[in-house]
Amino acid sequence: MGMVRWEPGARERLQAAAMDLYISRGYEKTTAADIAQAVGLTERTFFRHFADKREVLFSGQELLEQAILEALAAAPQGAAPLDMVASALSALAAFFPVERRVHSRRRQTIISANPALQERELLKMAGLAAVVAAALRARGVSGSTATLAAESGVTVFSVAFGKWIAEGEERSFLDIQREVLGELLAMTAGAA
Amino acid sequence: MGMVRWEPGARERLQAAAMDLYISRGYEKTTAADIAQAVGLTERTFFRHFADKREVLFSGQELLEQAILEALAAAPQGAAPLDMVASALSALAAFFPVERRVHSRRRQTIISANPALQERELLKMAGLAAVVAAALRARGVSGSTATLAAESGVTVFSVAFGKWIAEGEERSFLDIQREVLGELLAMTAGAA
DNA sequence: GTCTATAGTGCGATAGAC
DNA sequence: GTCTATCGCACTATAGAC
Repeated sequence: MGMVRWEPGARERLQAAAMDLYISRGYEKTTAADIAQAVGLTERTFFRHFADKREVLFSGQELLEQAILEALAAAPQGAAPLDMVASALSALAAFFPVERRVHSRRRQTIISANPALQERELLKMAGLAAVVAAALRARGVSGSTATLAAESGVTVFSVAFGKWIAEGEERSFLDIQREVLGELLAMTAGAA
Repeated sequence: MGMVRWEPGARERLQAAAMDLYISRGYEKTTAADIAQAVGLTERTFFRHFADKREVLFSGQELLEQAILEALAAAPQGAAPLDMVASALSALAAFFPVERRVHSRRRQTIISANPALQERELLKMAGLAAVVAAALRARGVSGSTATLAAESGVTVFSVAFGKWIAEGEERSFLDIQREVLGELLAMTAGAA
């Protein structure tokens, strides 16, 4: 139990401190130096861990992409594009267990209040859609159909996420997502 | 014909100069001062016209929103959500006549090369989707179905836009958009 | 770790149009 | 006199370069 030069988990502590400050003071009124100072580090160190002030709220993307790719790889050969997307969506649900709902809600509150953060979130979602579309194309789905299926998947995910974090909502992410996918199918089936 | 204190159309001249510089030097290597100087203005004046360096590439959004709202208002009462969306999409096609294809292509080349610009574009698209969704809700479409229909509309628009500016493409924006909407319907109809 | 360029803001001054 | 477009200057924070 000697003096350690630096506590481990700097990245995680920075993320936690950022969320707290973004909530208490607001995102724009919080400087990178504020966040670093809150955990005993320097501004320079903050930017070593995160490319910019927004990125501190958006990590873990790689894990989602990996889960998506595994789910798509496991889908039966010759499955319909939207069925493959549905498999990927089910795989994502594992990342949103009940225990995470409070954290997700806090995080979304911050993002909803700041256009700059919304931009970053949209870019991340677009990145997920691109990954899905590329995987579908690799499985033989035609170019634009792959994009349409992938974007539809992201839309279903986003709408389901919004419902999942709604106040008073009790159902699991998976159940909600299934319902939303059903709504999408009903909606498209109802057009002339 | 005396010396005027300032030439009219500052905004438009700044937009044109920005596109030229973003292409010749790259977006990141172009400063706001560069753009302003190119049209005989100061950096401070640039920021009076545009909230930030990205925004100079994204104006005219209001016109699109207005056209969308008019199209949705004109749609027959009780129409299916996706049919109303299709009306809105048709109205948008008027903004993309053949003459504009070269300009659109140049602009998209710049955006595609810069994540910061992609973020802004995604935010603008999300704004369009929100407008559509709100209008659908006002016409009695249920909350999540309205969002799903609106987002699907934006996806169709984006995919169609990408095809329209593709090298060698000759068809009208409207024709391409109709085709993409058909692909979307076929894709969703093919799921289990 | 320090140094620096750039983005973006706030405020006061100027000068013509109405 | 008021309104609008512009300039000029000082300032902070971000982010990248050294």
